[in-house]
Amino acid sequence: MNEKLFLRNPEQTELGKKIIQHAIRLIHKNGFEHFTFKKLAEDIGTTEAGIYRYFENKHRLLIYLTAWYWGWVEYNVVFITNNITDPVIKLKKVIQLLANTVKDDDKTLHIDENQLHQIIIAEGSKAYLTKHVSEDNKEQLFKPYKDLTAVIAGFILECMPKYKYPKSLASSIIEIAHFQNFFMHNLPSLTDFGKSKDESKVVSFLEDLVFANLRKK
Amino acid sequence: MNEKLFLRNPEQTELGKKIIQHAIRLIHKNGFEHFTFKKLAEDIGTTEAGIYRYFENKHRLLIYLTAWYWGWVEYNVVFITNNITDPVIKLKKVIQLLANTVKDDDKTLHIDENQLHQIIIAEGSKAYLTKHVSEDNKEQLFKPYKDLTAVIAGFILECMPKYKYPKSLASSIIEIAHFQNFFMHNLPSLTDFGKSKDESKVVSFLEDLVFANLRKK
DNA sequence: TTTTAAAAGATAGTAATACTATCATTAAAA
DNA sequence: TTTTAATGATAGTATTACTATCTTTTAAAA
Repeated sequence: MNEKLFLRNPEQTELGKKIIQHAIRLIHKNGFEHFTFKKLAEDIGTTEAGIYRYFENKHRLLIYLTAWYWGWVEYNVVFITNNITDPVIKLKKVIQLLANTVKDDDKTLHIDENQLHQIIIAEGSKAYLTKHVSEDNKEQLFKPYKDLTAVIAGFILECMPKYKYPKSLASSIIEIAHFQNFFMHNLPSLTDFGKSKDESKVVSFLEDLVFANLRKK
Repeated sequence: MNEKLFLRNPEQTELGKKIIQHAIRLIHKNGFEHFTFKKLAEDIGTTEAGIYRYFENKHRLLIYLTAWYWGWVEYNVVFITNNITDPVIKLKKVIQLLANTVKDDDKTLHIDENQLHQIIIAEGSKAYLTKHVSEDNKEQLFKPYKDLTAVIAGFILECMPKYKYPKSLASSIIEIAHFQNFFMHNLPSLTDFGKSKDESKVVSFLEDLVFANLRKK
């Protein structure tokens, strides 16, 4: 993890892990807008000042969570596509991973990956939709997201070496997977899956979209 | 405009129009997070209480701006596709409209459509990315966005009557047009247009994506 | 022209938020 | 055993996000 994502590494202390654990719980429960360091401190049983020793402010904590999440997704992408040679199957696996509910990972006791996934869907874009996005970007805070996009763009180029928009298609796959999920659950008339609320239909939509594009070439 | 979008209709008074005009200016300049009713009141030369008579809070004001914007876009979509019969050309016109810089509309003196367009790109999704999205949706606050999606979904079905995901494709076109523009300017490595920063390439990417999909059927 | 009612202005006040600072205590490493 | 890093406890400030009330202006109905 990039050192600039925090003031003190939360992975290295008990309090740090509690901050992450309870931050995920509270943001998932009340939303990022109603999340404050005071409430977080009360939830943990520490003080506000204690949290500020780890993170400059709640926005930085959100960026940390998104960075952790995208790093974890990239790890999973590499893992599930590891011994697959067919790039089309690789891409399908990626789409399934991005658009499906996440199962809790036992390797990280303090992080509830399923809740974190839902947080990223509903709050993730707020990490970069700010006036200081360029400065944050210079500090490499969004590197895990960009790395994942690059990996997926690589798979797209393997499928279709002459395709002109691999990076844009990659970032679009990631974004569509998330906001179609959000729309399906919250603004259903913006999707074709509002009634069933079936995540596998988001997968079908994305596969259809991506492979129509690739096959054509 | 839906009555529930405001406490007092800003279009009907001088102060109301000034609130909209200066809100656009300030949000565009400082971003939604740093925008407060106090600063807005100072900018206009009125008091905070005056603003609260028009809008419950700044989030409602943002929803109002998005509703106005999507209503305006839908009006333009209907206008530019009015006497076109070929649905493919209609869809292309829509993509161009969504993905290109907006020219200021002389009909609304107090609204800078170009600035508003940039606000919607950077802040628009915050209008619905909240814990109270379902309640807001019940009050029909997102109707203009949903109506526009329905119009575009209609064009998609005209192109390809058997396509299974017209609404999801429509909302995806709208969203992609905006976040690819944002990425191009702020996180360029997530796109293939980072160097040129040429909006017409977003149009090409979207046309490519959509029509590969439609032609296939 | 007067009346009256709606809108705007002026001022005050509150609870919560987003911090910063300081000092004491505890735990672990040298 | 010393020292230093981490945590806890407490206090304080500027800003934000409101609510309330009262007065003045404006504009339309009587």
